[in-house]
Amino acid sequence: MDCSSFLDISLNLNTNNLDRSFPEKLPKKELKVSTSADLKRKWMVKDESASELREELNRVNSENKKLTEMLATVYEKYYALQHHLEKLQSRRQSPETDQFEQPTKRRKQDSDESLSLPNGFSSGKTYNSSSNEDHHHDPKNQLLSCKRAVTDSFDKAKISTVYVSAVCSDTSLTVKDGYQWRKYGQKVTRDNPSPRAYFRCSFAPSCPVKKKVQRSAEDPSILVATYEGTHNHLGPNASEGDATSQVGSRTVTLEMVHGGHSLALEKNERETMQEVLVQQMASSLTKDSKFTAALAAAISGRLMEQSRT
DNA sequence: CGTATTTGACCTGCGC
DNA sequence: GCGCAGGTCAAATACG
Repeated sequence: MDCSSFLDISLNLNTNNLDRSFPEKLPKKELKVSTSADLKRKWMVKDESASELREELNRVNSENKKLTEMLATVYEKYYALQHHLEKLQSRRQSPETDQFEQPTKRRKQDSDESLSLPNGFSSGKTYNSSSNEDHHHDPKNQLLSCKRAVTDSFDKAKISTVYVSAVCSDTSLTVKDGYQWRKYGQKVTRDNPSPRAYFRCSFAPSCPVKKKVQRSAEDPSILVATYEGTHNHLGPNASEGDATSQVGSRTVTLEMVHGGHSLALEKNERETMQEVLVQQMASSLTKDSKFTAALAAAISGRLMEQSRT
């Protein structure tokens, strides 16, 4: 697998050069025309700015098209990687799967990790625990549960498992996913020597999402993050994380980290990822006063143009 | 000084 | 009822 490849999208929506076409910059005196020569000159100026706007619109359109293509490419690569991983997992699953089965009994609670969700989150089971629990807690089979999480996620989206390769020497149980988390506990579990860290979304209590992060017992270089619930606020915080939205600078960056290199294999975030991206872009555009002003200028310019013809 | 993290104590559910 | 294990709380501590 080509895990070292970075997936990096950068949108540079620079609207600075739109300022010149913003109507406020046009001298108001020109609206008071007394002679036909002045009138002609005025319309020439308007035509000029209209054509500039048209050019700008074309430019933005083509940029938009390029970005869409880039996004499609990124998704294509992402799904290819995911497909590849699943292949590897199914190979790994093969005969020795049974030997990893834990002889000890599993507590029923283990399988119902969603039961204690706060803030009115349903205590109902959000995923099929009976078939899932052994894989979920047996590190030897965590990768299998990862695959299972994909299939289960479509109807039980409350819980997802993310596998992130990390530097072994790095003892911090942090999985950068763009959201801000507040650690509220750490525990050593029975079947894994490395401690499990408990995090709540920093938007809590309004956001009920929690995550547990623990190194895989089988492969300490892999961090296993289990997410519970869904965020009820806009995506990744702009100030931190690998998926960032820097509204002020009109730059939206998404990065999927893979180990010292980068790859976060978010399984059931597939659908929400696109949504988050769109939200980020929309957010960064709508919060950009220059962009909205330029857009308004372009639209009003078009309207004026139409009213003339 | 405010905020985040750490960590031991406590709570809860389950199996025996 | 007791013990175990996972999850959470909250006081203490660290950090910027």
